[in-house]
Amino acid sequence: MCNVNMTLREKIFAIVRKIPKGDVLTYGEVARRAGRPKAARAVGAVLKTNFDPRIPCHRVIRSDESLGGYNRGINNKKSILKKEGFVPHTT
DNA sequence: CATTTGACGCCAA
DNA sequence: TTTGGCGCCAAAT
Repeated sequence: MCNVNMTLREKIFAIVRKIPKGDVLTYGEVARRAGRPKAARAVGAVLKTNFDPRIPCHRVIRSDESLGGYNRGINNKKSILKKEGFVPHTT
């Protein structure tokens, strides 16, 4: 695979872009798939700079099930996830 | 080029 | 269980 010359940022975009509808990943999970399990913060930093609607960055949440943040409006992220069918911790 | 900031995650108290 | 602090990484200043 050509991932060897891919920078973490591109890997993150590739991974987040593959997240199927209705499913969500945590920042730590994305970082882990990118090859940097401790780069959870970096994932947020990269997603924050991403303004491409082709990247469903709204499907990336915190490990605590918290939504985290969203460069298009946290409220919008919440609505989208709800629409996608994501359910935060079903007691 | 050096320092600070922040869409995080995990451990200790 | 909740709060505080440390470590890690990329982007912004």
